Amino acid sequence: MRDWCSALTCCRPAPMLDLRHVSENLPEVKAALTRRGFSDAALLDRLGTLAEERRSVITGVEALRQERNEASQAMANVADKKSEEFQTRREQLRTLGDQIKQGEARQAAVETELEAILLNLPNLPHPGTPDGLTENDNVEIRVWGDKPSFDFDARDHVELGTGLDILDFERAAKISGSRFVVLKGLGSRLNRALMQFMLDVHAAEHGYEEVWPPVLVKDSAMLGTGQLPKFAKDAFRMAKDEEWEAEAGAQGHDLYLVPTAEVPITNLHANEIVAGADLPIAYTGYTACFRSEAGSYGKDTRGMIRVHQFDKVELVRFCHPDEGEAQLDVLTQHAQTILQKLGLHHRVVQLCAGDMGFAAQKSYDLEVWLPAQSAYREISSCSWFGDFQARRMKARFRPEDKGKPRFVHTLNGSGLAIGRTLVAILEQNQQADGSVNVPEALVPYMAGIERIPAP
RNA sequence: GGAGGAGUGGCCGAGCGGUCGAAGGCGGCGGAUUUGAAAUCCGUUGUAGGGGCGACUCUACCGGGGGUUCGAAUCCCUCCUCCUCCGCCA
Repeated sequence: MRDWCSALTCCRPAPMLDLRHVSENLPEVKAALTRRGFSDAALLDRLGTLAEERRSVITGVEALRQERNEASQAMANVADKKSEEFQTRREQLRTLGDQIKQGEARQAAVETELEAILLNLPNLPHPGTPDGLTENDNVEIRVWGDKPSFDFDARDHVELGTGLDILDFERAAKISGSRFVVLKGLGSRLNRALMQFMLDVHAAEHGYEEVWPPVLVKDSAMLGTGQLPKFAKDAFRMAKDEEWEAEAGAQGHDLYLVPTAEVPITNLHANEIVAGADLPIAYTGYTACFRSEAGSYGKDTRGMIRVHQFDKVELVRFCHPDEGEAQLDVLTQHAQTILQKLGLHHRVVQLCAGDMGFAAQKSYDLEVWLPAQSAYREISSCSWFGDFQARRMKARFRPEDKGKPRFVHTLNGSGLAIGRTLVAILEQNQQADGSVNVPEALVPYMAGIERIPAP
């Protein structure tokens, strides 16, 4: 609770799901949330009760305020402010003021509880999102390329990278602990080439505006995209030095290391009203990403598949509500283009309702083939959030035909996760002698180097 | 880190504790003029939450929060943000 309330006071976010929509369509909302495995019916009933109370409290308070306003007006027009009548009236109005304060306090309490509930409800799955609760229910949409075949036993990226002396897990552990990696030599170079390549393709060929955002963000930004309040444990937060703050009389914001560039880039338009004619807006940006991986103990402990710090190029789009679904296809294709240009075998799956992220209403994952694991692994997740994020961060547009501001729709996707792309290149392009071929598209970014040679 | 200054509607910018949702300008929209456009003139133009079938009406919002007061954009406290100068620093 305390984690995000300061954000509430500094950016005044609207609740995520529309209160009116939820409270007036409780059965439908319950059904939709059940589809993604959320089935706390009691919580939703509580929300309904609170919504009703909120309405009656507001009506009451506003009537009292109207009375006060009218009385104050009359007071202003009294010529003799010292008259006994004026003094008496003043006493009466003082009581009225106290009643208003009581009503306001009740309203605040009700709204605080409502907000807490709403902020913790996930987005409703889009009708186009298939049923299912786990990744086993995801739907394969299309497959690109063929599985590479080897006439030797395929090595995994750890063996390959260590052998080539381009990945160093032991020294990373010495410096930073488990789940970190040091890239060396051509490994570092390859990482840098991938970042450059991806940004170039998206900026020059796909029309995205390139941005380089901060990687430390306020809690209000994390709240806007949906990482907070529910998933605070997944992010790294800057330690606040209470002693120092007391001494300096300062009280800074909580700052979080971004788990994805989605957070700073999507929040670029928080609390803004953009011109409808400017939509769609598209940004691409690189950031390092930081994740605590709380709760994933024992999962992917080997190698750089799941690490605390990794690099990623992100795609973010803002669009008109009518275009959201089509924009998701566009964005997904943009991400897929990178894998195609790199010649990496992969597939596209649509996530079922239960496997989607908290804020998403429809998602596609790009899964790249890892021969050593003999499995497809997520390398990009492309999602359409409807107005879920926009509502939380108050990102709106003014329709071209005049009219009231409306919430934009937001989308994002990895374009791509650089670390996992590097893993896929090592594993899919490995040669019998342990060397690795550099994808043709990357050669210009590698100063002409076509192969990472075996030692 | 030290010393100052400032935060008002889409933007700029006025505003004696009551008649201020807030002058004026820009921008936007509608209209007049024009072959059309520019220019000019007239009008109009915030967001959100309640109530009413509805024309409509009420309430809140002048960076956030709190306080004083019958009454706060205006007074007090506090926090945040931005700017200027000095210092330090990649």
